Amino acid sequence: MSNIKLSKSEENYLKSIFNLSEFGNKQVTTNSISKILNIEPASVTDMIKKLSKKNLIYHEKYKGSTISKSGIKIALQIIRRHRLWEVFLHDKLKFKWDEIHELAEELEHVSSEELIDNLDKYLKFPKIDPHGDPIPNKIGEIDFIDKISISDLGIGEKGIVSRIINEDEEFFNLLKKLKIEIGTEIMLTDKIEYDQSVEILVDKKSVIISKDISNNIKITKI
Amino acid sequence: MSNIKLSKSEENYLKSIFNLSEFGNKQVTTNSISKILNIEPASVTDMIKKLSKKNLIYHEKYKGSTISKSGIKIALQIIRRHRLWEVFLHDKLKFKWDEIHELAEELEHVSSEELIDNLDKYLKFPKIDPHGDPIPNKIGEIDFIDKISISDLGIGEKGIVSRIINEDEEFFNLLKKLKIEIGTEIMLTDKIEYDQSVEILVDKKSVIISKDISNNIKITKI
DNA sequence: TAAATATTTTAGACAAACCTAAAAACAAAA
DNA sequence: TTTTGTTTTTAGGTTTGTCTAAAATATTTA
Repeated sequence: MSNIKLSKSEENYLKSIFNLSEFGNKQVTTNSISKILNIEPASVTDMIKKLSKKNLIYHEKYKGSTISKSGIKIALQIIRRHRLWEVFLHDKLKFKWDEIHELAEELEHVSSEELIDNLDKYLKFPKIDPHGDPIPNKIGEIDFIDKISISDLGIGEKGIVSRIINEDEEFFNLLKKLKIEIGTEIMLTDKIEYDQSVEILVDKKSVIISKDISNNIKITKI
Repeated sequence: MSNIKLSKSEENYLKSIFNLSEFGNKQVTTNSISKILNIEPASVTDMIKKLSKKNLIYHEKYKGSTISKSGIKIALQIIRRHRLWEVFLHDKLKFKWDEIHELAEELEHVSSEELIDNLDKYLKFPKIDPHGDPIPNKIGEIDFIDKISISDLGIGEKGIVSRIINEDEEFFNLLKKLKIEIGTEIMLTDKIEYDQSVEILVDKKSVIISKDISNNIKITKI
């Protein structure tokens, strides 16, 4: 196995390229990487050359970049580390849902396979992180779960909240107020045609939420 | 309070200078820093200039460096992070005694006061790390405990093992065999004049250990 | 105390990861 | 299809933290 130790920067680029590529299926533009990482396009070009030389991505001048097999593999390991640290920060250190991302962003670069495996074991091999995102296992496999939006339910159908897309603090506070979190059971009771709001039953209470809110809450149908 | 964010390198230098200075009481030579960090003296001089400009150390050309009050404060925070991570790695992730140092060396640079305070709380505010070294509290205070060597005991006197100096694996294995670890009660039963070996009682068994071994095991008299 | 040796600093270079400004390639619109 | 605008790359520069070689200073020893 290629066990090249990457720098923190290289890891961040690779993770971003992977995230933008939709599991390696899409070409990624230099500009999009630049925007995500807040780094000038010229600098991104430099790094693209570097990652290309290491065969972690393929690059066609002026066209875009595609992440390679080995690139995906490494990206998944970085994501694994990130999400396991998030579980630790949330479940053990009692950090709030919206505070863990930034810290995990740092911790994910402490790369020791043994450290991550022991952490995984200690956390009892969690399958999802506190945001509901799946955690790749040691060999990079991910449990894909069919995730739909609340509004995809039919009237009378039920689901379990499995992922929150929007990570802003205000959205977090709204969910707190609504008593919605990962694992909460929800039933759709009505759809309002006018603006596509939906009426849902949570914690025995009925509330109407806007289309935008419901789109940011992913569920697993039950 | 001066809340300058230091780089990983700056932190490592500061920590080394503090460790060499015996709690700020000794001037530290450029060469000694160079040896500890495995960095050429010329590079050390560069960093010394940088840390001096930030008033974390005082430097007299060709003479040596002294760590400042604010330098000590920061160094103690770095040491605090290091030792808390060591407790976590040892107690929670079940890493062995001799594996934790290297990992903590990385983790200590993830600097978030809240992270460390929450970790501290989670670990129930430990006073010592797995090597028996005291952990500075939030404001940098250290519990100084009188530590003496086994051979400083009189015949018939008892002590609790509180620190292991030598961190080599062989030494670690020896201690395992002798059933000696942090917290073990020991009684000195005889002193052998010939080579200054000592006879001790551990775990109801009597053993004779060499002067060198006994010097590497610090205890608290009881 | 003068010569030899060791330590420390200066000078100049280099790699990594950024930057700005300008040139080149591509895409869109007139 | 030419012009205009956008994206990407190239060229050259900066900072951080390192290096080597040589000069300056301090220390040891004969």
